[in-house]
Amino acid sequence: MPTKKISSETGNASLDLALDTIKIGKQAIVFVNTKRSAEKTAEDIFKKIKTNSHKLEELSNNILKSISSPTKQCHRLSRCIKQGIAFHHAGLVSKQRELIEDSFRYGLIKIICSTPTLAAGLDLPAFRTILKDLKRFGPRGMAYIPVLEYLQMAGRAGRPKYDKFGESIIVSISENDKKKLHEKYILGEPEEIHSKLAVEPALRTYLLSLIATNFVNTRKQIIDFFGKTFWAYQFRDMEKLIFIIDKMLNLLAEWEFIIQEKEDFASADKLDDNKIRATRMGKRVAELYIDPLTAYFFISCLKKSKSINEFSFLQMVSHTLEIRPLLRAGVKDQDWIQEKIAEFDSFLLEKEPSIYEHEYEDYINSIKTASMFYEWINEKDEEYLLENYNIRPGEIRGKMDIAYWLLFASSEISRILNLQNLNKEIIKLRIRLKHGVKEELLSLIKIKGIGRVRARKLHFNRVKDIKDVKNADITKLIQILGKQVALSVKKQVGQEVKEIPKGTRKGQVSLSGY
DNA sequence: GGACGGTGAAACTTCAGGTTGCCTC
DNA sequence: GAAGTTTCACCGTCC
Repeated sequence: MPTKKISSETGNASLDLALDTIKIGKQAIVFVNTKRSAEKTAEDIFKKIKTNSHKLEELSNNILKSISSPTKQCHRLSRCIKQGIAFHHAGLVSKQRELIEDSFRYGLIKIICSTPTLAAGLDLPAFRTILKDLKRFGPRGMAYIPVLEYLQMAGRAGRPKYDKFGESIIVSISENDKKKLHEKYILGEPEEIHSKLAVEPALRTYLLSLIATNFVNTRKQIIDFFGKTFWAYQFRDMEKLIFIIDKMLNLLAEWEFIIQEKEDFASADKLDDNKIRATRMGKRVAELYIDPLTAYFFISCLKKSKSINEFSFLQMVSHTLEIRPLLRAGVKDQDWIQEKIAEFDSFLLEKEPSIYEHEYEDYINSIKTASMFYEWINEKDEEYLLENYNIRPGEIRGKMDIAYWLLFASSEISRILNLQNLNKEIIKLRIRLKHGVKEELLSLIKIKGIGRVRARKLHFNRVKDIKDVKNADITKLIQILGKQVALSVKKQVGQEVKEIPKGTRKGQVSLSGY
């Protein structure tokens, strides 16, 4: 096999490879196994480079501007970007990711240190991919990643338009390691693909939606349908498959999402032809596309609710399969989480399980996750959440999106259950969650161009609702919001300002003292 | 003698990501 | 499993 030597400048193979890539005028993606490692590797590389680029400077500023209150992470990224190096993982907000991906395509950014976020889906080729870690922490400790994933990452190397070939390099730590990696990944076969239907949450979700859309209406049709899927093809054992389908049907019936019209049990054939249809609730659950188990959980929580507050619903949506992975409660978290449980005891829709129960850990994690949401709707910023919950801006957005959707689902369920008062509260909470604001800012947030930061500024300056905005002097509004936004706000409340009074001071009123 | 600071070893902690889904001005 | 972080014992210095 031909070999190629690369000068060792740092004593660290990944760094040397990255620096060499820049030297030969190409680009590389370095794949690592943790977010922290992505950030550190990028920093290690940028410290070895000195470039001066106006464009990079500008990009670096835009990275910071992607978020209303930049976190430590954002500053770190913006420092790396100044030298044409970036890190990339799910903790970045989508705007930042976009900026990085685009400028890598233009060739402005030379190296991206990434977790597997960049491995699949995106068309982001580089001349070189440097695979630093092929082991990752999983349920059973550190384990080699699947060959399929390796192929995904390796496949990023080689840009059809620019290069005739690409290089994908695995970094090994010893001769022994090298042998092992070569055998497993270079010579090895990729794993078999498994049907996603094989897991119960997916199966019951699809089963319900097939029934709800009248695609299938009898047990026989259901079995016929699933018999033709990839799942059945792979599973082979049709009898066991029918057993699982029956189990799911019984569950859906028990939860009152479907009704099996039992006419005549005289023969098995007839049983097979009995009509199965979705109930009103079942139909809506199928439309909402949530796991029926989650829907059933929501129903039982909402039905038994007595006293409620925001935390009630936040904890409820934080304890679903959809929102996983939950924030993990560490040793240090245990005390304050217990205090939270005590504080919100009467509001919790789900009581604390015994410490010996299997579900205890999940429950504690759901409280931690709910607390994070709770802080968000009480206007704590991203930096605070990063420090106290170890959750990064991009992950906050991701979790928030799911919770927002789950809250919508629960408000719909409460509507069908005729629990109007709950429905009202959930809708309010949903808006608060979306914008991360206290209740008092709800009316201001309706104005286009006003988010949590500007709404708080307005409120601090005694502009507390639409009426106040109407009454407010344009000069004052400009001081608070800046000219463009102030004019747009006035326009939205039906007051077009043609002429701005002279002597309006430039700059904005700050929030100092708040 | 006691407060304080520095040091290094030991113990502890943490660890990827993605798909759909709903509504709406 | 490995890297980063916290804790803690230990020692020397200074007042």
